[in-house]
Formats: sequence, C-alpha cells, structure tokens
Amino acid sequence: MPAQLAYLLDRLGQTVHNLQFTDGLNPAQWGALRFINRAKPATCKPSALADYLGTTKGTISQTLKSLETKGYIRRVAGTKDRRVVRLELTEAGRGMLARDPLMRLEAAAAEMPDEITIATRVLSRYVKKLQGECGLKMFGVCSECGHFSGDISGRGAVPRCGLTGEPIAAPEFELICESFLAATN
Amino acid sequence: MPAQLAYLLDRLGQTVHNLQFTDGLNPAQWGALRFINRAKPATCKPSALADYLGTTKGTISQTLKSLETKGYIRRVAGTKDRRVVRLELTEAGRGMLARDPLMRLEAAAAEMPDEITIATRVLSRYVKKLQGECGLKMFGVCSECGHFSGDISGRGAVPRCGLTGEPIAAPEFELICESFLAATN
DNA sequence: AATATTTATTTCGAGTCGATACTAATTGCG
DNA sequence: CGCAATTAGTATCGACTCGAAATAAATATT
Repeated sequence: MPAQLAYLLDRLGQTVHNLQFTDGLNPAQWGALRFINRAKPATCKPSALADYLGTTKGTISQTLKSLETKGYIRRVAGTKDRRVVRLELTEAGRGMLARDPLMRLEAAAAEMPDEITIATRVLSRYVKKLQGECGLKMFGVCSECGHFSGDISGRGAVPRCGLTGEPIAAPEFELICESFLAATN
Repeated sequence: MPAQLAYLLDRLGQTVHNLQFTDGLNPAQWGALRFINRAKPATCKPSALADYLGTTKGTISQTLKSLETKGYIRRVAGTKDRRVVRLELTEAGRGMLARDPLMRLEAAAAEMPDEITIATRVLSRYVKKLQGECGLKMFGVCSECGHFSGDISGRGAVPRCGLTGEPIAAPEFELICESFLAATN
C-alpha cells in the first residue's frame, strides 16, 4: 500500500523501456528520432537533445553517430555559430517513425478511453512536478509557453516569442523549443 | 493531441530511469535489489529476476556479479536443485534500500493525494494490459493471485497455493511469486 | 589584439547491456 | 540404466552508456 505508486511507475517505466528494442534501435535512439521530428530547427542540436533525454552530451554524441551510420539522420554543420550541429531526419528516418514502438502505448489505451483521458490529465501535472523536482530540464511547445504572446488564430496580435522577440510562423506552434517556460499554474 | 499518452509515458519512463543513477548503482541494479527484497525465497533466483525485469539471463548474471562485488547481495548455491542459485540481500543491501531513489516518486505525489489515488487505479489496469500485450511475464503477490485459496484473516480455511498445494504462512502473502496468476477481471 | 572564459561537441576508458554460445544439472523416455 | 532433451546459470562479444577530459569555436576581459 505505501509504495504502491512507486512500484507501478517502476513497472511501467520498465515496460516502456523494453518496448523500444525494435528494428535494430534502442530507447535512446528512438527518443532521438522523436525529438528531431518534433523540435524546432533551432532546437535540433545535440546539447538540447541531451537535456531533453536527461543524459550526457557524450552519450548523445554516440547515439547520433549510430543513427547517422544507420542512415536515419544527418549532421549538418551550423552556419552562424560553427560550433553547433544541426540535426535532420533523412527520408529513411522519417519512414522509421511510422514504426515507432511507443504507438503501442496508445493502442493499449484504446479500450479504456474515458478513464485514460482523466488519468492522463492527472499524470501530466504529476510528471511536470516530478521533472521540476528532479532537475530535468523542461521542454514544450510555443502555444503552451510562458514566453508566447499574440493570438494563434491569426486574427489578433501577431504570434511572437517574448524571449527572442521574433514572430512565430503557424506550423512552428507545436514544435518543441528548448527555451520553453512552463506556465505557473 | 493524438500521441498525448505515448508522449507522457515516454517522458515519465525517461524520468524514472534517470532517477536511478544514485549511490553508484544503475536502474537494473536497483531493480534487482527491490526484487530480492520483495520476492519469496523460492522466487529469489536469477531466472525469475530476468523475467521480472524483462531482460536476458546473461544480463542479469552480470548485474548480480556487480551487486555481489559491491557487497549488497549473496549468491547461495541451491540445495535441492543444484543448478539454481538463491539470491539474498546482505545487511549492506538492506541498508541500501532505505536510499531507494524511487521513493521520490511517492514524495512527488504527496501534494495531490486524491487525484493520484484515482489515477493509480486506472494506471494499474492499464499496466496489466500493456504487460500482457507486450509479452512481459506477470508477477504478483499471493493475496491477489488466481491460485490462492483460503482466508487471509486466519479464521477461515487455511491459506493455500492452488498450484503447489502448500499452505502459505502469513508474512509470505505480500511477497512476489513467479507463479502468480493474474485474476481475470 | 592577446588572453581567458564560456559554450558546443567529440573522444576516450571503464563498466554495462542484449544476444548468443556454452557448461552443468535435471528430467524424460526407451 | 543410458542418452537425448530441457532447464539454470555463466562466459563472451560487439554495441552502448556514463563521466571525465579533450578539442574547437565564440565571447568576454585586459
């Protein structure tokens, strides 16, 4: 009874981990593909990915090397700052995401949609708190970001990032940004 | 919106994983300590642990070697079947469990007890289904086992395992058994 | 402009993981 | 009994991970 939640999340984490040894990839490599697919171009770089996955830059470097060898990503030298490396999915990499093993997590919830929807909402707040307490850097999309100002619908003020001051084009709203500021609710 | 749940569980799993690099141990080693601490003596053996964690016997062998070197467990040769190895925690190993990093999972839920209790119930069913679909062997305690018969309170029929036919002593009710049969509800 | 500091990434070594091959003990069966 | 099939665990190999040190480019300081 006391350690109920910890036990459950331990088992869940284990299962999620084990699910991801498919198609010759491992959890870190799948995580990298997902990140590159969903992050803003400016956030598509090794250091942001390391923060996102909570591992070290050294590990990420190896993970990316492996993915590049397998032909799923490209490492492009930065233009403005020549230290940064921009990460891109190849066509094969994009194709791979259609086989993402974590889609099974959605499938398993299909028969209990209502309850899962509620539990997901609670869990979402829980994960945020947990990440904060454990020093994991928080990532998120512009439309939920504390820096965001303007109107998504396009009829009001021009959507803009309060941090950089730059306007944000419509398709970028739902991409992961490393400068994400969690709303304080 | 579509991949909401998968994203959340991915992040959660990542966090749970990262939490467990403490005190010179890693997630697999912590998992092994927890298992040995909570499993029946007859279930405290490498093969059961491998099934429990969803890894291979080879990997477990190395995990146990590392834990033995560090002085947290003992490997005792079996008496009846001389192939099996019985695993035991040392005094140091028991002390280590007081520092289990997953206790932070409980701590993070302290401020939202009611909601988490509900979410935990839903999640519990979800994890069971997920484990079933993903071919992960299910483990559980006698008092929730399909093989169990008798009365826990001690006033009714003698508690007994329907598989082995053996009576079960009180403190064993809450220990993990490899022969666990999930109730079909 | 020269030097120091910071930032971004890679390289390296020790330890770990998953898959497979192997050894040893037990069981099944003729 | 005797020998194949099964089961439990260990050893080995290549790939991967962590953590620390090295490299390289940009920024700050003098």
